[in-house]
Amino acid sequence: MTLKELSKVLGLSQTTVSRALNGYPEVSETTRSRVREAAERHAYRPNARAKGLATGRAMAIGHVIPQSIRHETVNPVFGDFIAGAGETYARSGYEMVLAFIEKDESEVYRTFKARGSVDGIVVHGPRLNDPRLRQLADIGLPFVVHGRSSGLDIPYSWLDVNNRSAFHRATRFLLDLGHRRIGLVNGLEEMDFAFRRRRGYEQALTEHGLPIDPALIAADEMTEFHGYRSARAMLALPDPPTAFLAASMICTLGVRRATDESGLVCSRDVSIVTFDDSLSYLQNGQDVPIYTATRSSVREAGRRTARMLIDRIQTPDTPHRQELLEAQLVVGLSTGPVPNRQG
Amino acid sequence: MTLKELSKVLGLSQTTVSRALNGYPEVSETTRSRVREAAERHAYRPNARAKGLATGRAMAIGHVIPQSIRHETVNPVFGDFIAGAGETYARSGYEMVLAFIEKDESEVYRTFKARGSVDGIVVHGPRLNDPRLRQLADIGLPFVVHGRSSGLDIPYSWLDVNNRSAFHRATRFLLDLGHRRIGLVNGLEEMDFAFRRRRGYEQALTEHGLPIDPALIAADEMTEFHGYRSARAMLALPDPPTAFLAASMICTLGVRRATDESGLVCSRDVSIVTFDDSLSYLQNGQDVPIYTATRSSVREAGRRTARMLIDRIQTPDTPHRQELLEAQLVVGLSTGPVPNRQG
DNA sequence: GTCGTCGTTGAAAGCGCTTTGGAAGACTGA
DNA sequence: TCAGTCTTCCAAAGCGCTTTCAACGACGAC
Repeated sequence: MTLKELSKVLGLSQTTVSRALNGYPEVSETTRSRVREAAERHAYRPNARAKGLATGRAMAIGHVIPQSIRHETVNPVFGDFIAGAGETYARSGYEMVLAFIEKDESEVYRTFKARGSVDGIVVHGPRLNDPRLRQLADIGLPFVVHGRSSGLDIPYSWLDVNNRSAFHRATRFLLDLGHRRIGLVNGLEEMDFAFRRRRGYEQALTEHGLPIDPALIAADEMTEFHGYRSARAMLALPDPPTAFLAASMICTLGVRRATDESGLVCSRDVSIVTFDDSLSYLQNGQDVPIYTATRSSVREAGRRTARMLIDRIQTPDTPHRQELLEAQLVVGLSTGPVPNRQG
Repeated sequence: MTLKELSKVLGLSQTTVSRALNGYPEVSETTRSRVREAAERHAYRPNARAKGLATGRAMAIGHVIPQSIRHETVNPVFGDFIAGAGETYARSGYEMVLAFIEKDESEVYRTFKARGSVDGIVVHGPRLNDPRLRQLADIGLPFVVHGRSSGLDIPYSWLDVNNRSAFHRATRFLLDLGHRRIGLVNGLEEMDFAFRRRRGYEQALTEHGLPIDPALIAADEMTEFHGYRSARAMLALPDPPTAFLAASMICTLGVRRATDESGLVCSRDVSIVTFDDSLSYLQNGQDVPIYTATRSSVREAGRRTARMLIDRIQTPDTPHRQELLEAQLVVGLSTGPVPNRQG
């Protein structure tokens, strides 16, 4: 059922039918409802490609997922993020197109733009001084970044968790409990979020007059194994940490495996604080949090990022917007005062 | 840069340029290379919508993700699956469009079909006698199912892991170690894969002449908490299990948390076997598997499912294809002979 | 009665591509 | 020389929609 057929059925012109369905005012209410009713009855759906060709808008938004540097790791938070974004898109009539790529990301952007497949892009996993953002700005494709890019001086829209303050708070929390040797199991520090988290951690230590020990900082892709290996290595140090700060629930599972293996009891012998993205399949306890955590829902971030991008697409000339979400500190069962080693 | 402009630059007609770029034979090699070179130089990319409108093909494939019944759980394996599928799409020039939906899935199918947004669909999470498959067949949209739907008698293409045999093997493995009380921490049994897994488990028990104890079977969404709660409940039974069979790594983490809490040492006091989807961010150990597992890469499944669908779209009249992947049993550190309770 | 205005509808152009149905030129063989 | 092939190219229609421009009737004002 096409517009043409539908208009023939109704004895109207395509123009009028199109106007009636798209809510233009120059159409009488009686014909409009007649048209609406007929469209409903014949299950008419405008062809997306034809509409896109005519309007110049794709009604689609692209998410470009780089195959990560090593291990072809699919970020476990990614599923929740796009689920949130997807909710917003669905409500606004947008489709979500995903591109998994291996090599040249800017090539994909250029192609998206030239082929007109999408109206805008969500940028994932920004790095320090990320070249992609400048490329996107040059290409002229609207975009919003999930995260930020330190060291980049062009204006752009972003939504980020305050990673620095989250890790600052978490570290201070451990310091207040008396911990002085705190292991940081971080993500790859070329990633902006990991860089900021480390800054928060270091800032808290410095404020307490404590030195920064490189042996207590491990950065890698946030897998379970990274958590395990890093924690185990730190626990083998002559002066091992009494607490760990982990960058994700997945990492934390590895840290926990290492501490368990060492026969340490969590919260008594060793404290663990994690960053919790509120993943739907990996909740931090039902009522009482298992782990003390700085928490921020990545799904909600997806919802809001999508909203920002749609707004940008619809009103491109408004100034760039930024949204900084504060993570919430929830105290769980994984932390306790520093153990008395001499005791 | 449009076809029109490019053809003007070259002093050729749109027809010839189009043919040259799309590899039609009626064009001399000299003009073809001239055209190719110019297209490259001007970074010409055909407009996807216009092309789609003219050809009737969208060069896009839809993945419809139902917001799960409860907890709005995003299946953690989903990310790896679509990453695999995405690889295949990228190589074949297809785009991937995702739809997250809350309510009527068949409505989305109909809309996809009517609007022509996609050429085919991958169906996720099939249930027993799933009505969606019949709907899709009626609508006439090519599709391939990741999984199967027991009790459905129409022909369709699918790719599935042999869940029954995987759990049959895993159960038998535990039985061979002397375990007689084996807890099954399953997914929701309205899901076809969970149903089949249970069948494999029960079949192995029955073959050994053992009864099936409903108290040792728990089915729910495959979260960490499900694993924890179910295992804890089973361990509190008068005659607790000496082994667990868990439906995913995520569940297993919960099971492990419960056994740890009970002071049980894994593989000595209690054995755990899991189903391992080879998730990139949650690997089952680096060299030696931590958990004994039946393993099958969901990413590889994504790659192959995508391939099947593309083939189906390109040659719709071929008979339906089915692909049954056998999971591999890997023996890890989480299993051992049944403990001697009296000892 | 005429004119301008308002409210409502339509014809047709155009979005950027593919593809049908020729057509021009080059080349054969008689 | 000419009819009959190929080879190589093109004009134009068409995909299904939006949107510009124009038209038409009704109406009130003069």
